Amino acid sequence: MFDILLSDFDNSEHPLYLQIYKQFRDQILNGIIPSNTKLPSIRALQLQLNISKTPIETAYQMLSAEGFAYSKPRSGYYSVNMDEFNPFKKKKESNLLLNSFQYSDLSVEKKFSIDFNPAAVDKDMFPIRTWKRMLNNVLEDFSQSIGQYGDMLGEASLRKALADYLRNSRGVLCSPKQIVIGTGISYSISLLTKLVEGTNYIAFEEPGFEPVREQFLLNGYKLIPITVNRESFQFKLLEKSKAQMIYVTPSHQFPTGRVMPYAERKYLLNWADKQNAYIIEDDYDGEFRYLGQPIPSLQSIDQQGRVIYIGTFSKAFTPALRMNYMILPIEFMSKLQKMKHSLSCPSRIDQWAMQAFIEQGHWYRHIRRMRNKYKRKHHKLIECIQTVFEKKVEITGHNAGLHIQIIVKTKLNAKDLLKLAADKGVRVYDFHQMWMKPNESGYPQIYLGFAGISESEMEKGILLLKEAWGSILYE
Amino acid sequence: MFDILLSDFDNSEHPLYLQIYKQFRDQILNGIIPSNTKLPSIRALQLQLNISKTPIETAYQMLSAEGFAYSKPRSGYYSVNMDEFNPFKKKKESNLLLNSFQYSDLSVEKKFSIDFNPAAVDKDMFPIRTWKRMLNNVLEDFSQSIGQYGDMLGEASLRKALADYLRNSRGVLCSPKQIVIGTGISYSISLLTKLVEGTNYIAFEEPGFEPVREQFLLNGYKLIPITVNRESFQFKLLEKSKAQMIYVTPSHQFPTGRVMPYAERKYLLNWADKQNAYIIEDDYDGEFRYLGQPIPSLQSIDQQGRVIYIGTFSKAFTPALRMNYMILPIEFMSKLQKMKHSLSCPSRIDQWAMQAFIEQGHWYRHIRRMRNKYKRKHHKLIECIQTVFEKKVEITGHNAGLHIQIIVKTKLNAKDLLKLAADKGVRVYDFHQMWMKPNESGYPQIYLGFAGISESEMEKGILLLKEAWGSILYE
DNA sequence: GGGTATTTGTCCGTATGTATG
DNA sequence: TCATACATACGGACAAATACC
Repeated sequence: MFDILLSDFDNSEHPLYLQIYKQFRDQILNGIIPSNTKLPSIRALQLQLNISKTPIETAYQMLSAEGFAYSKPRSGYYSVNMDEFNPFKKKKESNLLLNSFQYSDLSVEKKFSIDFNPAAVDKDMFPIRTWKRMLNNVLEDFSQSIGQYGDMLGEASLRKALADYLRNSRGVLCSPKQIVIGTGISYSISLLTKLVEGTNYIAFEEPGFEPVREQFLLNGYKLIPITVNRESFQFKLLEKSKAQMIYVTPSHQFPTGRVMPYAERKYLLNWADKQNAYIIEDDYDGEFRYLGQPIPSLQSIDQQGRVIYIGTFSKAFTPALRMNYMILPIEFMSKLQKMKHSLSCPSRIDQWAMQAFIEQGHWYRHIRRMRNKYKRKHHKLIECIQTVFEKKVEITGHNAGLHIQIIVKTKLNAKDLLKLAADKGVRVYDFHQMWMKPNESGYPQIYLGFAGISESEMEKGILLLKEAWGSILYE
Repeated sequence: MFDILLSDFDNSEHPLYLQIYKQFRDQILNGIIPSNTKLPSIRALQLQLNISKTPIETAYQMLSAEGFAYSKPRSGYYSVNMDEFNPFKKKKESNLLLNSFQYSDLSVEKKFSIDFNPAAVDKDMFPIRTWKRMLNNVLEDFSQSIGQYGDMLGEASLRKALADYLRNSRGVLCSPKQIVIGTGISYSISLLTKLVEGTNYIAFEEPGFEPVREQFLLNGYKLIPITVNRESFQFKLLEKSKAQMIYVTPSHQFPTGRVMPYAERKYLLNWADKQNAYIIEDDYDGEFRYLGQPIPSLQSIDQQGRVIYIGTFSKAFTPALRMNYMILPIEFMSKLQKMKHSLSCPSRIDQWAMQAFIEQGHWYRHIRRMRNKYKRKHHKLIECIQTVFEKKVEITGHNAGLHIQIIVKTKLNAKDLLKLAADKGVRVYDFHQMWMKPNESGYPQIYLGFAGISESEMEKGILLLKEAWGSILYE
């Protein structure tokens, strides 16, 4: 009955046990061997095939482990029931897809010779040497802990180092307990929506940071747009609304660049206090102010624990690391502890390295270097634009941050301007996606990030922009 | 009126502009300077203080940027209204909290001298030297990209390397496009719930992996428990249910260790096909089978694109890296592309390093080394238990994976057993949290992970367990 | 129906060519 | 280069299940 095994046998290079395994598996799958049929005993097969028992034994064990057969000890191996199956066809599309795979990033980035990307940072400033040293050291020093999952809220030692840094340098008072290390703003927001109960309305800056807005939508929130422009923040809209939470970027509103005045900060805190609402303070580029000290953050003024503060390493260090942190009011801690197992946070190795980086004072020094560098770039960019465009564009929102907003005096719209710039190989941004309801009135607003490009590129870029737009500008 | 400025001035080391800024700010905040009052002109102050214009100008700009004052061009600077405020008090609790902060992980772990933690992996096997080399190399080679956010679905090059590896070694056919790199199973599940529309019922193994269950609950899903025991998987429950999705761990069911037979796999796929349902295949320790080849994964048998495959680097490499991946059916890709900006994924640096690690063949070799090491440990543990306990405990679910289940023949319950073991300094696990409805009938089931401890610790641990439990065991 | 011989799965020590470090 | 480890294959020992008398 099982003579079939003697066919295409032995002349291949495949190990015996695999050949045996496969032949039985296929025959069971194809119904050639009916269900619950006793397979030849190991020794019977041994004689028939004239080999040792071991390959047969191994094959049978595999069949059994994988559910094609079962063993009755001291009785025999039996096939299992799998009549209707007809498996092991290969999928069609896969190979096609493999070939058509696009290396999406590269192909897009290549098209522009100069990219005023507001999300990029200065690659030459990244402290490769120091960071390498940190990584190498922690891999040695923490090798005992590398086999285990760490605290899902973030390594205790990093949270401690961060709390110290925030207290000393940013005036933010918090316990390491309140800090949650995360993998990015989206992660933090997503986590937040799980922590806050019964809040379904979120007030959101208009325009505002779209990825965060999307995250709230994805988590079932309804948005209440609060208009932000150069002069004001529409509190009226907030008061009238059902919002129990608001997302703001006070230190440098994204994208307009507006700095929220102290009075408005106090107002917001009062509102949150009265309504028992929460304020999410996204201090994404709070490290970068070019005029004196940073403004006191909402978190540091807050007395009532209504502020959730979010900071990041993406701007001051590198976005490649994807590490950020969130400071939560104490009342969240117990709930957070309960759900800590369903969190995910960055590599422990990176966290240890960052801890060492901060503790050894590198972080503090790095920030100072970055601030100076960006201050120069910032100044240079504004100077460039003013020299080249004179009064034909207006620069706004430039007290801080890593990008500026310009208002271009033309009758064209932002999209047209982008296209003209792209034709010259320059990428600038209109951030239309930051608006819930795009507002086309007035002159178009264009955004330029200056962190990611060099001063010479910047100069070239602005000159190219002048070429691109020169003829369509008003005086 | 503003002579106050002349007080405590000049004898400090603080920069002039900050001293000026602070004095005005405080006076405005405290109401000493009423609202809408004209501040001294820049030149007037210059004369009064006998310094240059610059510090005063800077201070005024800061005050203006931060909303303490506003400028009327060609008229002067004016204070703003902020009567009622009394800020800059420090919060009370913070310092207390700082001191009481517990280094939670360490304090817990210290209590046990031997920990059969199923989540740990062998720390000595981590290829420190090679990984260092990878990190150092990519920090040099990719330094041009370090200033930018990468693809939020994961670096294209890593996804390519992974697809190649999966095809060659695991029989999993997929395009790099379908792969999403993530920061852990919770992240992947959370992402998944956002991708799948209209699915509110999820069938879940009972017992099953609790963190994932929690993640579904957090995302608003209702659970349908599907009982799993040594013999069977209760498909009847599945058929009757409204489930449109099911989460399974076929290669080594968590926690029972059961390997899902081929027939059941086909059944599941048929069910999913008929119901248009999705199967989430969590192949968390699929690399570790100790008998021949791995069983074909659901993903590789599936013809209809109903399987979502999730794999991880946490078991075979290190949980400290927190990197995993998910293979999605093609139909999800367009939706995924749309929400890619609200994702978060692991450090690009780690992704590049992992790509190099795979491409240079280290990954393949590493897996083999790990498999062998764990095979030996696995064998050793089972041998130990059998020698020490003879027939008093029964070992089940041990064809694969990094932990085993034992059934202890006693009238005590699992909790008691854990406590007795803990008294001897040994940590074992009852995984009660893996059950939705704890089932106390029958002998208690205890789980031992063997990946994280050495063979000698293992031996000691089992002997200590014998001491702890010896007197309460049945024959 | 009970004893005995045989069959059978299981476990183990060993040999050999090859790959790894 | 060489020692080692590993995958694969071999055959013996054992004890439980089965068949036979």
